[in-house]
Amino acid sequence: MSKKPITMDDVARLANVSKPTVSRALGGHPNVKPKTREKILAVAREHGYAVNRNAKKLREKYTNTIAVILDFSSHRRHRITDPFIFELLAGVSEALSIRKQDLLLSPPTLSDANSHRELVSGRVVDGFIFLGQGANDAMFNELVKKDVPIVVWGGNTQATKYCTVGSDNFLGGFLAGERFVQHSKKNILFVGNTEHIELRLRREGLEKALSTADYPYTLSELQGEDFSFSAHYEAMAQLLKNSPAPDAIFAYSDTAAMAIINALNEHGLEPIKDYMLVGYNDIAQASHFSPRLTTIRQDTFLAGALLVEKFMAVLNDNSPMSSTIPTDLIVRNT
Amino acid sequence: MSKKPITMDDVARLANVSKPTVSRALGGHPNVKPKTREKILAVAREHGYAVNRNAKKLREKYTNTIAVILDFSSHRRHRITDPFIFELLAGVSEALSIRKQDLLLSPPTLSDANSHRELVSGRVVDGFIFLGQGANDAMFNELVKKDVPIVVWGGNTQATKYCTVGSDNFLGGFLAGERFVQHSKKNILFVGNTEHIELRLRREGLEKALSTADYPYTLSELQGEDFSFSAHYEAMAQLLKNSPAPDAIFAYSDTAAMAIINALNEHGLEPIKDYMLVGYNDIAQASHFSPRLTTIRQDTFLAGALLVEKFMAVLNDNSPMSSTIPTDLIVRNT
DNA sequence: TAAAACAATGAAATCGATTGCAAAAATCAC
DNA sequence: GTGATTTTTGCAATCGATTTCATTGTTTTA
Repeated sequence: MSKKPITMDDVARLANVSKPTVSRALGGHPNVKPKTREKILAVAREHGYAVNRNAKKLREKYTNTIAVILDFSSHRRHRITDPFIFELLAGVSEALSIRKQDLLLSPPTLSDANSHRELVSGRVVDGFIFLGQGANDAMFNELVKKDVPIVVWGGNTQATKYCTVGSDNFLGGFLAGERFVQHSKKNILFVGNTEHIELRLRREGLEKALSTADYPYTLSELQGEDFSFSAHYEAMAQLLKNSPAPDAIFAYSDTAAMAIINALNEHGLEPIKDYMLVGYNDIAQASHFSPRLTTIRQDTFLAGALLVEKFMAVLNDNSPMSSTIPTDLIVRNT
Repeated sequence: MSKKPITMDDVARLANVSKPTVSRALGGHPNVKPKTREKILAVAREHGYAVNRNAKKLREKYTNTIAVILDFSSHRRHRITDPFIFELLAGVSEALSIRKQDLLLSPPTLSDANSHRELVSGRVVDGFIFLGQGANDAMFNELVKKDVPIVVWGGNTQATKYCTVGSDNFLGGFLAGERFVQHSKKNILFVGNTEHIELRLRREGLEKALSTADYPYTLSELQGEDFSFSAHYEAMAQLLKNSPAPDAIFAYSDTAAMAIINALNEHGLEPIKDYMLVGYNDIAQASHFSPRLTTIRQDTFLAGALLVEKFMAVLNDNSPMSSTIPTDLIVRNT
């Protein structure tokens, strides 16, 4: 650490060639005599030479680094509770490493478009992958207007100006609703904040399916104060005190579903027998909770791959279409 | 994105000063006339100027970027299942952002010391924070020998040559054992791989506490094939088939604990009545599982802060002592 | 008011790579 | 063996900042 690392000039001297030749040899340029290349590689390896990436990035157009932003803002002052976002992160990380791109995990920069743009004009990163759309629609549109390359995990509508990758939210909602109708559920509860595009779409899908029912039903809505377990637990407990218990629940995440089940549980209600519940995401914990959660699955590795693929397309100025990943209902014990 | 961003030279010209003056004004150097500084800042802001960080890093000694390595290697080909590691990541992320350090989330580089060192000599990062010690003790020692700044989340012994931050594993084990003895548990099961330093220490603590019992007891050990839910579920189910059920269990993580409880559950055993269980980490889910888990708490935000603090000390060549964070038993319904 | 002291600014070198262009070396054709 | 091609190689410019040192401008002091 203390002593200065060896430079390309040093390698050139040691291999009796010039700096540009070393650069070409290491960069895999075709016009280098095989024998020369070998000698250079040998010297480089022997002395543990590594290209100074800052010098390289200064000269080149791309930084090959992509900032990934978790939607911490929804979790401020709370412990991060939803493992789904991290499964997604793992998927993106994997996909980026395959493409030899570095992943800068960005702090929650207070949804400020300018500070994001500075990372790009400061050549820190080539652009952003946002894992979570939250209520930042306006900021995303602003970033696009400023020519900042972004891709967002979330839902999209006609009004969406940026590229998104997400589950087929409408279908997800529809599948849940279909299940409820099949079992003649009448008192349906939608858990989630429909200001989020994704959740609005899910609710629309849910409504579409419910509308096929040939019997009367009610549909109500519940939101937690924030995204924490306890907020949902309490909101549900409160609801059970004041209103008749729903016989079908569609929760926007498995994590929320768990909190809600706890509340139902303490209220003496049993899954299937008293209520039916569909969660969302199929996180690893979903099939190991008791009861095992019925939920909508999203393949996070595929999601990661797709997010990265779209991002690269954005970077190369082909405006890629937004797209969705397969979205399936996984029936378990709720 | 397409058009070239404005440079410091441009700002200098626009503000009618020279480049060095701009550099000093932006860098907060004292020897700049307030009026000049203001004008420069105004021009910079107006044109959305951002310092090219690669040029800056090329010139300066530090990159102000730290690589954080998740112990993906234990999860290869499996979905990431333990939220604890991510709570830890959130803690580190928070601490780094406070110090204005960038976080490079590194891909699982196959426990190869050289590839890690290249990131440092290539001036990509200043060093590493490893979240998870796994069986990489040898590699960590090698990195230290190569003067690569590292800090590791994990346990340490006399033989440990690198700086660690972790829970007080011996104490954690001791607290669990103490509880078991208080309730006169006789057939104790330790779940975890004692090749990991942390888990070895926990087991030692457990043994120490058990040795105070004034009655005979047995202590056995169980490991899953890997870190997944199902591996632990199956290992436990298998054990229950072949041996008498333990009346006390100490699991190395809450996640493993949940899988094990599921197996016990399906075997008709009930917590407290039939067995006592202590998990580890107190992840957000622990208090919302049913039954609510008794576990050993670790404060991940504090952990993050400490990891970063130690890292900075390592970077500045003061060899900081390894240290532990407060470690408490949280009693719930197991 | 001139000399000394200090504050503010600028010229030029530097960090360590990549790349366009020109020169040198190697290969080919006859 | 000579001239025409084609490969390889090297020179020098460039990317965009920071920093040392010298210089100019401004105060202070006697």
